Amino acid sequence: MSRETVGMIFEAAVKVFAERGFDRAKMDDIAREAGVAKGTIYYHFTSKDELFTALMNHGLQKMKEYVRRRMDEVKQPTLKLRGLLEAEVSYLFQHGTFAKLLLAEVWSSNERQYEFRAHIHELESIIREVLEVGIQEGDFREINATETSIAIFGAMSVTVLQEVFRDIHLSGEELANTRTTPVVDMLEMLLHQGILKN
Amino acid sequence: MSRETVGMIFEAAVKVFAERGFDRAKMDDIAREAGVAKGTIYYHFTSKDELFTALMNHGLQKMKEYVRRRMDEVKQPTLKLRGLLEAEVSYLFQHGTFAKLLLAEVWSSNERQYEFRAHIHELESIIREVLEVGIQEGDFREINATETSIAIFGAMSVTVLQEVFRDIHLSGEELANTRTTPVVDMLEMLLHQGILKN
Amino acid sequence: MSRETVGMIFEAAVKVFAERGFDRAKMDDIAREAGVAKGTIYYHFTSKDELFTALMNHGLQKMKEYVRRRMDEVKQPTLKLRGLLEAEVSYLFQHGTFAKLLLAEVWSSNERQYEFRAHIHELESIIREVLEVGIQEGDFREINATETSIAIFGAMSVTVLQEVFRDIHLSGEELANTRTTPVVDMLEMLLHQGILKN
Amino acid sequence: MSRETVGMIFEAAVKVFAERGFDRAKMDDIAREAGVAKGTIYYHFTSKDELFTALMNHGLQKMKEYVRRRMDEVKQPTLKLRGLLEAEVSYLFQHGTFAKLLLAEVWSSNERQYEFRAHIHELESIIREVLEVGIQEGDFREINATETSIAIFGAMSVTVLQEVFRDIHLSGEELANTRTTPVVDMLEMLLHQGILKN
DNA sequence: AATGAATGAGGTTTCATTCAT
DNA sequence: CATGAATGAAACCTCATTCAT
Repeated sequence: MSRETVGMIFEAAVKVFAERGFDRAKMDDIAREAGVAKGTIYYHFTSKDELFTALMNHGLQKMKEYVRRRMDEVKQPTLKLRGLLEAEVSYLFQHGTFAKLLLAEVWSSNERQYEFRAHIHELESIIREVLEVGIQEGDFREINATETSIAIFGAMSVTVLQEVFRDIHLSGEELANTRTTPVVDMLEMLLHQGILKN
Repeated sequence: MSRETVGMIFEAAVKVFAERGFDRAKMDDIAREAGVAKGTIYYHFTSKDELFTALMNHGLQKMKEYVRRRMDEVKQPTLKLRGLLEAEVSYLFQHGTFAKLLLAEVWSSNERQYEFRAHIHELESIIREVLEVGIQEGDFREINATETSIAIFGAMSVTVLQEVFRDIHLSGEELANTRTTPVVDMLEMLLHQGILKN
Repeated sequence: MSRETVGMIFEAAVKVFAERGFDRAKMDDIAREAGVAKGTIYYHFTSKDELFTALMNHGLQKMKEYVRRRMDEVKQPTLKLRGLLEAEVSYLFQHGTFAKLLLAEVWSSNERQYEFRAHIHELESIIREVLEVGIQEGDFREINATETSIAIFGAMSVTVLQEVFRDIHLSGEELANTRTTPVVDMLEMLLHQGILKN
Repeated sequence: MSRETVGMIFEAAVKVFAERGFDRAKMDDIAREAGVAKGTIYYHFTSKDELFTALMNHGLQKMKEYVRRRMDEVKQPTLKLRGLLEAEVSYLFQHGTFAKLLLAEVWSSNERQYEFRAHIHELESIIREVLEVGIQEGDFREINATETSIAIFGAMSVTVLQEVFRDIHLSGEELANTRTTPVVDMLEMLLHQGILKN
């Protein structure tokens, strides 16, 4: 039941890593949470580091797929941008534990993070591509797509995290259902019209 | 020379904490970097945790003072907002190591972070206050000041971090001098007019 | 194909044990080297210890047989002694990995070694018997046969080991072919006439 | 009390390593035997490996000094050789635990042993030098000094080890007092005159 | 005020062995 | 006969903290 076991470990690891962060997470806790012996984790993963990396790569991959799928449903740049935001916000709400890891560990400096930031870069690229198409098609102004995409990613992710921490008692499902639309509305309004009155 | 010693420890601690993150930073390294014995750190600080908290509080206090000072120079909301952004961006660029800590450790979940997030909250509040005044005075639209201020903080901080990591070889001074204006311009344009063309 | 499998395991085990020593040798490595699953080893041997013991007993048995066979070809004590030395030296050269194990593990103190040292004792006894006959027949002086046989065994085995380690790149075959005669000549001269000039 | 502590650890380590061999020796046992906390060992030595290496280097250094001192008392080659044998045999008897380590660990293959065999080489060199002088001065026959010195070292060390294991209940002091002379006599006779009768 | 040797709880990793298939 | 996933006891090592000087 390899498939099964690795799955249990993955789930447990996401939970424990998100609760405690990489360094404070204990392999013991992950093993207990997964309902397997500690040695079993090491049978499937070389080290704590490898487990973490595998985990994040998996999560980011899933997130990217989810986002791309949702975005392909529409073509018009402004709608595409909203779809993108909706997808990312809702995904992060649903996987709040993963979201915490994402922002907490990207900036912690060690070798592992190099590969890690590359993934984040891809998420930003998705935003950038939408912006570029929008600029080309005349929907968006002549902004710097690269820098703007980073700013949008920051605005979105920090906002989501803030809510996750505020409503710590809500499930990911509940958060996603009730908070996605307001947050996306806010971001969209900000991005579309800015804050100036006239 | 208590003043002297505490100062050395502070400087060393900022550096080591920023390089390694809280958990991977060793008291031994801080002591070596500061040129004092390990016991000396414990003579001045109760624990690693207290040292870290003192450090961050100090840094955030300084940042808040710096920001408030710069903001008080102007009254008009849009100018005030630009002054605010300029101040924060330039401060974070100049203290890149501190900036890393700021974003890396806010999200790592443990008791210490309660107090910590409260400080971040204050930074967001500064933004929020500007927004609220602007709304009241009719300069800004009727946006949700609280949520928007968080989004702005996210956009600003993640953008800065991205640049700090990209141009890792540049000194804080250099980064602040060359990158502050472009980044603030980008953010201001985004916030003022949004990205839509007409 | 039990015969086949056990053979593969034996060969792999000699190699891995000799390369790493008993404690550093991993059942995993032996299994991989043998091209079988780890469980298979345990189907044929109760434990790592048993595998090792079986291995050494087998090797020592083979060595003793080889030595006795070569010795029985001659009767005269001095010739017998040379035949004995030639046989042991050539056997150890040819099975350098086994030779390493022999000297490395005899002295490592644990229960298993009781049985093990008994085997070594037998090798020394072969030498002792030759000496005793030689003394009785008036060919050798009235030396202490027991102690002298041990000294001879030590001189022989350490010399061989030294050469095995020195010319680590040579095959057992090559070593046996080129180095046996010189080494035996040296030992024989030492034993026959000693080092004093007149 | 650094001097003191390191000394306690050294003594405990020699004992435990010799009783169990490198791999089976537990840092826990060494700590308990030394009467210090496990961490204390790591405060003074980087790793188990380093502790072991430091230990062996120290022991070999002491042995070499002891041997050289004893040898310098006489000038005539045959007397020098006897002095040398007496010194080595008596040293190994007195430090039986060290002797076990010496022969058990030299042959166990890993990086650390490279440096280790170099030390053994020096011990052999002392013998070789005596042989060379003896040959030059016409006391010894034209033997191969290098190979012969190795054989002598093997004969001597294996004989000593054998006795150490046989009379395991005797103290090093007792062994040295009662067995040194017989063993050296045997070796000397073997080396001087060989075993042939006429 | 400052030191640094000593501590020990706690964490990661290893690996011989088992057992259901 | 053979497999290999799973186990868990045990080992090495780390490091925040203490305390006598």
